[in-house]
Amino acid sequence: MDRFEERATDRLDEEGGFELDEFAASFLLFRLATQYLGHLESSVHRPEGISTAGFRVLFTVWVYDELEPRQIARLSGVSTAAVSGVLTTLEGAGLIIKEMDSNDRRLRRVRLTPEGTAVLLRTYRRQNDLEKDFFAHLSRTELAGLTTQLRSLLDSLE
Amino acid sequence: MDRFEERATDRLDEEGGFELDEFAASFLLFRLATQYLGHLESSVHRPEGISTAGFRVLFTVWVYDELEPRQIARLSGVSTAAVSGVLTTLEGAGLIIKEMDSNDRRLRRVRLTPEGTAVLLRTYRRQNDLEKDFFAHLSRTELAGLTTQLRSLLDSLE
DNA sequence: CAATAATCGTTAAGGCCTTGACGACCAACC
DNA sequence: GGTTGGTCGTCAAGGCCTTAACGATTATTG
Repeated sequence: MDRFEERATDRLDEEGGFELDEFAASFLLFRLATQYLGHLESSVHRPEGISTAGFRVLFTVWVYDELEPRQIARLSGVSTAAVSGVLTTLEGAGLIIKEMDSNDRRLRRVRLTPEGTAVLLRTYRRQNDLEKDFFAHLSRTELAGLTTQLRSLLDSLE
Repeated sequence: MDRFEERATDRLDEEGGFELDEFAASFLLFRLATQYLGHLESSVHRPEGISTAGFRVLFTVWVYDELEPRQIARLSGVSTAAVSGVLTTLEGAGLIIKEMDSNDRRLRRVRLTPEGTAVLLRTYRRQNDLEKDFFAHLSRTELAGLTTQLRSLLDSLE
């Protein structure tokens, strides 16, 4: 526990009425997420010329070959308005294309260009290398346990 | 494992050369963080009239009573430029004050106003309630184990 | 001591996120 | 078959984040 966490715990304890164990877990999750995402963005995504948001969209579309903006939003957990903006950026960079649906003209179908696929694979190779380092000090068993717990927390949010 | 995760794993497996266990853990951490932070912002922070970034700054300053912007940035894991912007917003809302340091005129000292303190405590009460729900299905032992693992991952990032 | 170097906070530019409002479009009902 | 009500994607406003460049101020050093 570093000085900040320690001091925060003391302050909350003085104040009274707080659950300190839950504070610790939430605080650490919050902090780990911030640090991890920042690290990923500055050392993997930006060097490949895309943002973390752009990577998330590219990856999601790559997995399904073709998706509608609404589905990208649902799968990646952001609003459709956010996806709309990111798609504009990715389209400008030539990494994706948006096609019209001939049956329902409200719909768009998003797919990766060959360059988009290349960028995605190159970027995820790097990210996966970083992931290996990040979890390197955990045994296979510990890693599986962590995965199970994360999945369980995620389920309880829905 | 939901359909998206399953399909992503299959695609990566076809492609070859990826560590799938690390993918799963990273993918879930990424997703949990997005969902959890989004949930916190929309059901706790915004209803109290502040942003997640504002909450983070208020909390950090509250723990230390008084801090310089640079220290807030380091403790909360964002750039000093980001802190500068958030402080402007919080100051406009009357939740913090920035004082000059008389010895070194480059420095600012940030403190909470009485209203800032009230907002912070009210907001964290709500957040702590949500944290209790969020971790409710874990036993004390499991929660402690999770905390230990999060702390360990965080250490390996520094 | 003056000139140079380092440090602090802010601003600028480019992107992203949220909610709310909106046009375009489809479906369903009277 | 028109009107009425949903649905899809986009835009607008307000905030936040990053890096880079800047003024202001303090520290160092020849």
